[in-house]
Amino acid sequence: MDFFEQTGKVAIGSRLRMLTDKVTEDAAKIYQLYEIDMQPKWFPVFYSLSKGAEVTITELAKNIGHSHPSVSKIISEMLKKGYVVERKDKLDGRRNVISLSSRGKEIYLKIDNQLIDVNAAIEELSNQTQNKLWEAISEWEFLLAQKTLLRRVMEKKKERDSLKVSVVDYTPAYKQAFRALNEEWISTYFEMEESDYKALDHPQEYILDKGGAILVALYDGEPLGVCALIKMNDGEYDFELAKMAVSPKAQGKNIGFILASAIIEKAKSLGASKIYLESNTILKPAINLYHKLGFQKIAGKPTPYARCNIQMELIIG
Amino acid sequence: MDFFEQTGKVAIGSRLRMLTDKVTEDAAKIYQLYEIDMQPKWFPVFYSLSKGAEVTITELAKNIGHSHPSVSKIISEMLKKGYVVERKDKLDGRRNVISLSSRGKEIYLKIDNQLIDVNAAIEELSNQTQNKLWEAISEWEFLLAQKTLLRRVMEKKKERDSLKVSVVDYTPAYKQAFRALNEEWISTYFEMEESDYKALDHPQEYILDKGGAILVALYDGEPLGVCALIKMNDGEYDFELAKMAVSPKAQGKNIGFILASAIIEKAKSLGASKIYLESNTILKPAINLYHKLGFQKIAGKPTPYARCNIQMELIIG
DNA sequence: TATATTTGCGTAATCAGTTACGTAATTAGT
DNA sequence: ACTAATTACGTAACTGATTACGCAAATATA
Repeated sequence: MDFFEQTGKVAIGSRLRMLTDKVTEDAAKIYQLYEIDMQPKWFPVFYSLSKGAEVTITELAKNIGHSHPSVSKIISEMLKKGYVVERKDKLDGRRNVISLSSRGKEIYLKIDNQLIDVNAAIEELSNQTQNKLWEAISEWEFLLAQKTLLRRVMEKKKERDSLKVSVVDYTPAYKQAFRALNEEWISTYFEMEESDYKALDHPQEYILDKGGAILVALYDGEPLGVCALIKMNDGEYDFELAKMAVSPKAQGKNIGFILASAIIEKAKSLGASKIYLESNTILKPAINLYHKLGFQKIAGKPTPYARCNIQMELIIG
Repeated sequence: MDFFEQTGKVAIGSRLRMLTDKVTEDAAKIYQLYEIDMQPKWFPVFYSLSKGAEVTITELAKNIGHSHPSVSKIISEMLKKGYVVERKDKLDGRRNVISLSSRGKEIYLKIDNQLIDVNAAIEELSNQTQNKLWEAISEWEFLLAQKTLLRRVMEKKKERDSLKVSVVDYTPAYKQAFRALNEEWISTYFEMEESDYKALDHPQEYILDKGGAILVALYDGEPLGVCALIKMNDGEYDFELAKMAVSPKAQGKNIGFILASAIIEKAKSLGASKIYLESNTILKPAINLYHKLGFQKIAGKPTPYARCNIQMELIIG
């Protein structure tokens, strides 16, 4: 298909379907050629039963990788043809135990010759190709089982998005964003508190002038994330990581990670050796992020925030 | 899938379908990830229209390799979303001319990033495989276009069947078969004539004793084909190839070809340099066979058979 | 110029799978 | 021992494709 050479590999799904259709269409004709009254879709079930064992619907489904309703339907069609017999399990009344009837076994013997020829034909076809389809499918199945295509695409997206994210130092131009981004998540999950207003309305006075820092993450020039380092004077910690906020619009763009990494670097450059933070366990993604960055949970410490139920620290190595 | 390693490549259709399903399932989720309100099946149509040209339903269908009703349905869905506009062709009232709406173009721009990521993901996946799926599909498409799977299997069947066919010299044990096989086809297409009875009832006297020969094709020991060489005394031809009959039961087993080839060999071994035959053009498979073996049509010659309307000869080189 | 054939395309039915859902039987948890 | 959860599996509805069919418009043919 010329078309697919144009679209590129994004259309691999469509292309696979077309090939699948072409192959299964011929499969039906091949059964006709051998005068075997059978449908291609029955084959996996037939094959599974050919070993002679009695199997339940669900076992069959698992075996051949179909859903159970699919097998259920196939079995009822095969029953009509008299190729299988069913039997209720006496020990477990839910189970429908299936096996090949003598008629079914007969048919399966007839199929034998066909299998030989089909195999030979495919083998010959395969020998004319550089790239082995069968093995390629096998490899794809394996790789997709390890990591789905969706997951792989998500990673690529994150990678590309990261490139568009830049982190810059706070300037008064971002005062509005600093407040809005924080207020957004705080008022979603909690209530704004006294200490919030102080810091958010006067970042210069309450954070920067006291020796702290604020970083802003820009995506396509738009400020979508903010984070502050607040100077602490308790003798143990140098800074508190606080007022971290990322817009929900920026979900999945890795901004949180980039921003937090940058703020840790900033702390390091300011000579910090220990950073403190407060959060709440209902903010799971945030906690995960802190954990990923090396923060460890610590025991309680007095805090002005009602919403805080977890405290963490990072020792800068 | 372990299952497919057991069944062998006959199940390649099933296996292809499973992979296809897995891939397209993720495709839908990928559109969601990029917050694009679009279905994977629309992609080929979208892509075709993205060049900006106005295209009819049928053109689209040919382009992307779908049936036209499929495209028709896709377009009506895309119309509902406002991604395309349709317009009746003024010069040809049957044609429904489709193009992307501005909304559709917008969406297509949004897709761009996604395409980049998906391509990158597939490329990366592909790099981890020994056998390239994309290229393998391409090769299969090419080879199947040249000769379908059905055709390939038919050839293999013929090959295998040929091995079961043996050709032996006539003995009185085959007298019954010689008559029955010939009567079967003659009375199906024509009427039995005087000369038929003579030869069929007395092969020893009318054929063998006069220096002719009869061969019998056995399939699994059963006589399913017969053919005779009748000595001619007209100075030009050595033998007439006649009384060739193959049971309809033996269709597709290549018996005709094997038998005729054997009888030509026999003629050669009897020192013949020119063979003659009479037939009728309604027996197309027979005429084709003779042609394949090198027989050429010749001009009329007197014949005792009413059913004869074509005469052929083979010059043995 | 009238009639037959071909073409474009929409609708309906079908197909091989799926998910959603309901029911009955079994097993687990307290 | 009784309720809750799980399991087996059948039915129904949906999905993305197909073929079959029919109508109307255009084109070819006599």
